[in-house]
Parts: sequence; structure tokens; C-alpha cells
Amino acid sequence: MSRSPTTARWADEAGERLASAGYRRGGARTAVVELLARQECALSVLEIEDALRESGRQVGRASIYRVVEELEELGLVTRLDLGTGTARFEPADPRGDRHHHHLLCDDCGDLVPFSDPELERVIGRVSRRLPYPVSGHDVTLHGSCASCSTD
Amino acid sequence: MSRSPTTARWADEAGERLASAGYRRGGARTAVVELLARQECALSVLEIEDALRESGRQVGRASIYRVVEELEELGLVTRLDLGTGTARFEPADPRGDRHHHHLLCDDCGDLVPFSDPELERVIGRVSRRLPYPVSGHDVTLHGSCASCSTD
DNA sequence: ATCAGTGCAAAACATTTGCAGCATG
DNA sequence: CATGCTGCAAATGTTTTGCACTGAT
Repeated sequence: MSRSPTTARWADEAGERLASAGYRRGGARTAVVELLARQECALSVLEIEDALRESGRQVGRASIYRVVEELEELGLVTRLDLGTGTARFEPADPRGDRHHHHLLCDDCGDLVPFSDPELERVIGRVSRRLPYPVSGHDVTLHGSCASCSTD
Repeated sequence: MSRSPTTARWADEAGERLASAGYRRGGARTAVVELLARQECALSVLEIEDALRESGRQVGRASIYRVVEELEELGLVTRLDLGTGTARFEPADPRGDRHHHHLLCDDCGDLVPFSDPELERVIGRVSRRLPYPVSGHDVTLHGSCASCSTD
């Protein structure tokens, strides 16, 4: 399995942060972190479960929920609630080059990541005039993808 | 109950659009529309249920779900999925002066609405370079409110 | 050897659906 | 008075929790 530098960096940082937060290196936790590190975009818990089973490393669903919750609390993953009934999770990178937002097809759930520096700048500016400090943000654009518009 | 001009306009438009879409003016539907018209910001289904019960107009929860779904399909309300486990609904106004986004306290769920013309402009610009047409957008800023930061 | 980590099964929620009875147009 | 609307209760699907067992340190 080849890992890009960015991907490897995230997995390593996650490992360190988990260790220094007092977590042990259990099998399920490691498997979930390594799978997430390889992802370009967000996965649901069910998708994580399937991907792990297919790669021969089955992990209980409850453990996956527990791991993504821990990772979210440490700021290592971002939870996306897009109104599709299931939450999705992806590696977080608040300031780095993997930071992005999403275009969602409201009909089929297809996700397209995008990023824009000016959007980030404007969000930063807006954040400063709000009543309490802003620690993060989500932007979701909604539409209907090519396959779903063919009606 | 006094209604501001904007609020009245939304309730009236909702009534018309529902009627022309072939819907009847049932009691539950009317009650939900009138409650939403009065709201400044988003409510969950449970909050809608409680508010209606307290105002002496009890409505079944399933009916509330059905009404907000219809209203969402007609573009009259916006559904907000903020990762709190429950969806919230508010009157929609995609281009008008009620259009806004939210700052969410991740600890207690407190919602603060805000709006910014430049943010809208940038989102419009970004939308144009994406692979399929964008029909709407959500922006959520995350933080920890004053009461929750007192630790 | 200890105590965190894990998996299973059950529980807790949010939301949707089926259906019988009520009320609008 | 026919058909859409409503409420209840049951079904569905997601996420959380309890508990016994496994495994990392």
C-alpha cells in the first residue's frame, strides 16, 4: 500500500495524538485510522465497515463509532451531516492543503469535494465579528448531478 | 399574535403555494406553517411539537414530519443538519432578506444566525465552476458559546 | 496482571410508513 | 361525500450503551 506524504503525515499525527491522549494502539482503532488516512473524501460508518471487511480486517460497527467519535473529539476527523440520514467522516486538516468543502447531489448522495481560498478568507473575516470564537466551519452546496438530472 | 410584514408574507406565500400544489388546509399543516412563520431561526421537530402543545394546538409528531417534508420539497423551508442528531427546520428565503447562515455551539447546540453579502457573492462565484448546477447552500460555523467556555 | 479496547447484542433515538377514522373542499 | 389529512402505533435505520472477553503495556 503506497501512501502519499500528506496521507502518511495525517496517519502519523493521529497516532501520536492518540498516544499522547492516553489511548492504546488497539487493532480496531489502528485499522480505522489507516483506512481513513487513505481516503480522499468522506465515508459513512457502514462504508468504513464494508471497506475494512473487504480488506480482510473486520471490525465491529460499535468500535468504528467509538473510534470516529474519539478522533472527532481530538479534532483529527471531521463529521459531515448532510441530511442523508447517515453521518460521514473524513480526515481533518483545518489549515492544510487537504481542507475542502462539498457539493452534494440531493438525489443520490454523490459528493464532490472542492476548495477555494477566497471562500476561506471571507469565512475568516465573518468569523471575527461573531459573538464567540469560531473553531471550524462547513460549507455544503446542494444540487442535482448529471445522472440524476436526466429525467 | 402580531406578525411582522416579512413573517406574514412567508405564511401567505406558503399557504398559496400549498394550495396551488393541490394541498388542503388541514389543521396540522396550518398550525405548523403558522408556527414556523413566527420563528427567527431553526426548530427541530420535537421543538415544534412542544411549542404547538404549549400553545394549545397539539399535533402528532408524524404529521409534523410530513408537513416539513412537503414544505421542504416546495422550497418553503430549509432543513438544517448540524450534526446534533436531529434535523432543524426554518422558513426558506433563498435570496431575500431573511437568508442567513449559522454559528453553532458544539457543546450545547445554541444557534446564532448571521448573514454576509460577500460570503454570498463568493459562494455564487465558486458555484459556477463546479460540475453541476448548484441550487442552494449551507454554511455552518462551529464554536463554543460563552456559557459553555466557562470551564 | 491490569485496565483499556473490542465485539456482540440489546437499547435508545430519530424518522418513516401503514392504516383506520376525521374533516376539508 | 370523496379524497386528502391526521394521529396512533408499528416498522425502519442509525447510533449508543452494557457487558463479558481479549489484548496491549
